[in-house]
Amino acid sequence: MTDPAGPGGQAHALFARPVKPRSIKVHEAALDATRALLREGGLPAATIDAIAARSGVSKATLYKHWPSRTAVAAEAFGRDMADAVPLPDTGTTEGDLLAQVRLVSRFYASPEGTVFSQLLAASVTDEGGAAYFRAWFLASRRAAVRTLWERGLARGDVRADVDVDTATDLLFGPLVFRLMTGHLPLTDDAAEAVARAALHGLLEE
Amino acid sequence: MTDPAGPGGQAHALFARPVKPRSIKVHEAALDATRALLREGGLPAATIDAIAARSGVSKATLYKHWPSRTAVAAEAFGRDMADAVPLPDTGTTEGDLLAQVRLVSRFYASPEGTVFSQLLAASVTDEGGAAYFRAWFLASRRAAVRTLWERGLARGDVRADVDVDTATDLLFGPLVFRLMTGHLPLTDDAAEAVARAALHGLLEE
Amino acid sequence: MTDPAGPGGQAHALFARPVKPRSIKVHEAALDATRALLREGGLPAATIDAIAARSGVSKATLYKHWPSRTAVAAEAFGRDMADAVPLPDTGTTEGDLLAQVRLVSRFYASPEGTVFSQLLAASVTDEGGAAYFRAWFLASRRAAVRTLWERGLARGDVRADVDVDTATDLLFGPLVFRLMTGHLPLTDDAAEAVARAALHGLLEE
Amino acid sequence: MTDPAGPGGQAHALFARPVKPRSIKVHEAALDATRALLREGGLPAATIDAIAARSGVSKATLYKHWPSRTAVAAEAFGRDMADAVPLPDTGTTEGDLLAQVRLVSRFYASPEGTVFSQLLAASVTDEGGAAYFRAWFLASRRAAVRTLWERGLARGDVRADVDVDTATDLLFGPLVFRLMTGHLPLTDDAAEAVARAALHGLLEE
DNA sequence: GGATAATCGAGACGGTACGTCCAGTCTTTGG
DNA sequence: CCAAAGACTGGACGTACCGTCTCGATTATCC
Repeated sequence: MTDPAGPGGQAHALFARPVKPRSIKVHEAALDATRALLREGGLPAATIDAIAARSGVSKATLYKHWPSRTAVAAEAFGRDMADAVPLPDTGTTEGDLLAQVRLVSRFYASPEGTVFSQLLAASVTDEGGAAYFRAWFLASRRAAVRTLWERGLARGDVRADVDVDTATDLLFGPLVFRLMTGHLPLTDDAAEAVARAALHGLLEE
Repeated sequence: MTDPAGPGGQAHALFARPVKPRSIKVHEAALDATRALLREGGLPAATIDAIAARSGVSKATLYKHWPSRTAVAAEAFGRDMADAVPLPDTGTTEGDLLAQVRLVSRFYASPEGTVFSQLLAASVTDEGGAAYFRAWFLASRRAAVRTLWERGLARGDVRADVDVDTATDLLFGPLVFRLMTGHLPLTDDAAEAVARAALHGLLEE
Repeated sequence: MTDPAGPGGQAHALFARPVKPRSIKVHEAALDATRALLREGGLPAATIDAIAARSGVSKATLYKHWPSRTAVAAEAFGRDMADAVPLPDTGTTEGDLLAQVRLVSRFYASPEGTVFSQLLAASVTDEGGAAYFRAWFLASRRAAVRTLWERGLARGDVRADVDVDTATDLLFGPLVFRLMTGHLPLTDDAAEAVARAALHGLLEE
Repeated sequence: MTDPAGPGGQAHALFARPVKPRSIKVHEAALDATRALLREGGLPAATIDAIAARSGVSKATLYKHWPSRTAVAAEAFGRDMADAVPLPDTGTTEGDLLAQVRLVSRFYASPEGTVFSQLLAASVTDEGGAAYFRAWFLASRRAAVRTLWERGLARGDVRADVDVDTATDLLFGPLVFRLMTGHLPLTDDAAEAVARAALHGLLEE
């Protein structure tokens, strides 16, 4: 109930038994409805009642499959976005990372980015939902960056003494910061400025 | 009513007339109560009803002074934190920035950091509150970094082609990212790793 | 403050001093605004705030002139209706009383009748307002009937052993009953049936 | 939701399905609490919040069962009064009607009569509540008079050309009028005077 | 003719109740 | 036996209006 397995695994309730076809149908129906609601009105529209009404899955059943409404939304959103941002391959490490930052920035600036920020916000006060969000969305994103990073490491282009997590946070944290606070817009130029600064450092050498 | 003035100014209602003492008393009482509630139970505890009950200020009046509960909390929090993080002065630009990142990281990791993340989360779905949060909290924080940054510029230590906003986001965005998602802890070591990476860049020179 | 003088006298506050012209202006302005509000939205529209806003008379002043909003409305309504129903003179006592009942029935069925019922309803939980309603509206209506009744007495047409109050209540109480409960419509036919029954009695002679 | 069924039927929500015991329990609990509140402080005491607090039924549920607080109170009051006024049987039609008027007058003069007037007043500005009041209280009272009236008709004691509704309004309208306006007291003598006048007519024969 | 004191407009304020919304739990019934 | 249906509690929301209050500005009579 509290251990989301993520894309590579299985959602918690599914292990209880050797796969009940009805459970799967129900699970998918709920996610489909949630996806639609997220598209139409963002996270605020994806209330438990709305999901139940639209999917035909009862509220009680929803709570058997997920710990909270945020969790449902996180899983639905994560699936939707699974392959939304393809890995860039520009030939150079710097180009790849720059391209990735630009893509993610555009994603954040899109309607889906709004949902992303709403889910991130909801995760703050809903640890159960946060776990699902990490498992179904963030993990795959970080994995993508890890691939790029390791490609750069193999080429000797990036500092070997920098952790991949640190690198990821440095490249995308600033975008998230802007997205959440709204103090500055998420333009391509801004994304590029941030990426360049991250890649080359803030200090004069 | 919708234009939070921030620390340097006055909250909206106070301009209407040549200062109504009652308004000021009420305003302060509400903020005091809110501060206490935030300390005790974080943002979730600072409901409008609770603020009204504890402060003796009626709900209707609260809504005349602020557009939403997030806004009250943001102003209360901003005042509380006004001078919580003193500017470091280590003698070197790198030392100052490193120290500042470490201080902010510790702040985020503290109970106040939790409130910060809750306010940031609430800002996502409450534009009125977000304005207050920016005006009463974020602005002063960014101003502090700006001071350090300009000090570094004067010394010729930092890249002149990097915007101060970009620099700020790069240094603190990663911390915010970790705070919000909880995917990684906010330790001193992590803060230092992020800061060093930001200062020296991710790429091999 | 609690003793409405009625049409023949003066409202309470006016006695305090040898007539302040401003008081009179204020009084009239409030009543004018209230009349307009009653016409537009009935008693529910005549809130103290609305009266104050429309008349330019402050709320505090309103409460110096009247004990409650119902009282203001009652006085405004009473003045408006002062000469709305002229005394019939058909030549016969029965004709006069029948005509009067018909006129009053039509009045109750009109928009003003709605306001009447609202005032009557408000009087139930507002004794201060009730006094004004009786003084400024009901009294003059009862006086009119008294005139007819005494005319009938002089002619020897009506039972001398029946009190004028009893007669008044008998003729108009049924109409008020219908107006308040809405269980039956207030048509001319119904009014006539009631009046005839009242005049000739329910029992076979 | 808007069609009160009255004593002979069932409140709206109960038809949805073949009897939900929970609904019934909740319904009764709300009515019990309301009855108690009415007894203690009349209609003003029977606020939705108070009913919810005392009965343990949540406000949301109350609004699912009744359209307004007046409706709850009307149903509670109607049940309470269901058999409060037994039908008189004096042997003569005139005696029965006189007795009934006297009983009703005493009822109006009692604390319950105050509640009655408050409900009637509330019905004026609350059509939803009015329907409940008519269905749960007024209807049964009118039915009682109808019985007496028909008894009189069978005996040939009462005018056959007078409608039972007209007769009812004529006998009780005056009492209601006095109750609502308070211009005259509701004594036994007054009741008798009114009843005699109604039975024998106002005009000299 | 200026001082004195009531009177007023403006509107902030506490208080009470409203009616609504949603989360999450629990009960009943049908397949 | 599981799931749909949906009733239910609990708690917060934001609004409306009441009647009281404080504040200055404005008279208008009296000295």
